[in-house]
Amino acid sequence: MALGDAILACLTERPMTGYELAKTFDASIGFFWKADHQQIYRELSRLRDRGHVQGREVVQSGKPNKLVYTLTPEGRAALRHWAARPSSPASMKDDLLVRLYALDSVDIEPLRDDLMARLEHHRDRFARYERLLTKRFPQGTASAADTGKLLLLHMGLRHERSVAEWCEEAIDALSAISSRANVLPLADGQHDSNG
Amino acid sequence: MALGDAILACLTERPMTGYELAKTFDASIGFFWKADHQQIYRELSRLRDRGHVQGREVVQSGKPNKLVYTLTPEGRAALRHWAARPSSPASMKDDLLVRLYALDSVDIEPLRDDLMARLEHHRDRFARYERLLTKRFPQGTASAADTGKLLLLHMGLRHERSVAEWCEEAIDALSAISSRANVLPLADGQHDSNG
DNA sequence: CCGTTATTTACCGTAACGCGAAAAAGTCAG
DNA sequence: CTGACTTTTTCGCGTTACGGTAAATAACGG
Repeated sequence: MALGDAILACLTERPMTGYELAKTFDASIGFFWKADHQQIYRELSRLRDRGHVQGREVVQSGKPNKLVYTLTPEGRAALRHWAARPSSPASMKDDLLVRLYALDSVDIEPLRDDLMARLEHHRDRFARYERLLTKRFPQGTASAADTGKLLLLHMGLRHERSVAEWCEEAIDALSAISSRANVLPLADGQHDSNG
Repeated sequence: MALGDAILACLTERPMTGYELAKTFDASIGFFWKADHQQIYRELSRLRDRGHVQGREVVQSGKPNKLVYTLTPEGRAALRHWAARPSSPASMKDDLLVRLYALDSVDIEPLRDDLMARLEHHRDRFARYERLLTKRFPQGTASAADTGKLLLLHMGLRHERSVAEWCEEAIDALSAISSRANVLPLADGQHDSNG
């Protein structure tokens, strides 16, 4: 159960409703941990059953009542305890890499499109992180409490830049294959095989 | 179902038994996709049910008979079809990042230990990839069929180097926090004890 | 006889993911 | 007023994945 702990981590900032948590998992912490609202609500009720969070109903007029979840002392302790265990590096599990692994058995055109979409995605992310950095850490430094968030941003920046650069390299390499394939007489016709 | 496709991707190289696949998932493709032997055998029988792979029993003396799985034309087509679909970038889902997110609510000592273990891990990986590179691609170039594998190695090298550097930075930052905490009279002192 | 390597399979549990849907009460555009 | 969208929570079904424990078979090495 790591999603539960990610939720606890979010709730260390401030009490939140499931709805707000879902939005947080779409933005800050969601940059490295995806979860939709269903997962979050389900996990929240499990956490409540365990006594790690406590829900207070807040009556609202004009909107449905909301359940504001607060970290309990038990939840806080559970988070600390979980965080003290050694972690194991997660594997990437990226479809794209599997496709590259079997490059000679798949079509390169859609793969190149995919890589170009990735490139854009990682560039966007990079720009977003840069904006976040100058906004939240204009001096480039952080208090002790915010050091973790700064480190996460640095990690994100490194990662996005590195992957974006790699995407460019990969696109070039695939383009080279395509042009090679168009030039070399490989197919059944000896020449003049216009595809 | 992406594990299934990863298996199909492995089988494009050559027919293999579940046992060999498990070893492959411990080495080359396993660098970015973990799967133990149980998952693989289960997935293999599912793939066989779908007609994507075909198992031939090879009688052995001295060892249990083995089932050599071969990609069927349907399996090959399924792989191509799957590889032509656009992929979505996978999220990292790393416990360590969650812990950094909640840095002010967890103990830093075990986190630092964790980071140091990571640093070592990523350095090992980097060295391993370098060895693989010079062994499999001494010229630094690859044929069209091997371009994907070369790209994967480059990706791995970039990634490991980048993460290792980041680990160093993170360790330094955490050490700075520790020393700050040891110097400033926060604990038993009366001021600024926001708990 | 025990442990190891090679090889496959079984059962059980649960975490995670995803789809599709719905309720209930407001706001805002057409 | 209708229809669409926001806010907020919940339910139910199914699949994929992951994890542990373990067993059966058969050789070889000590």
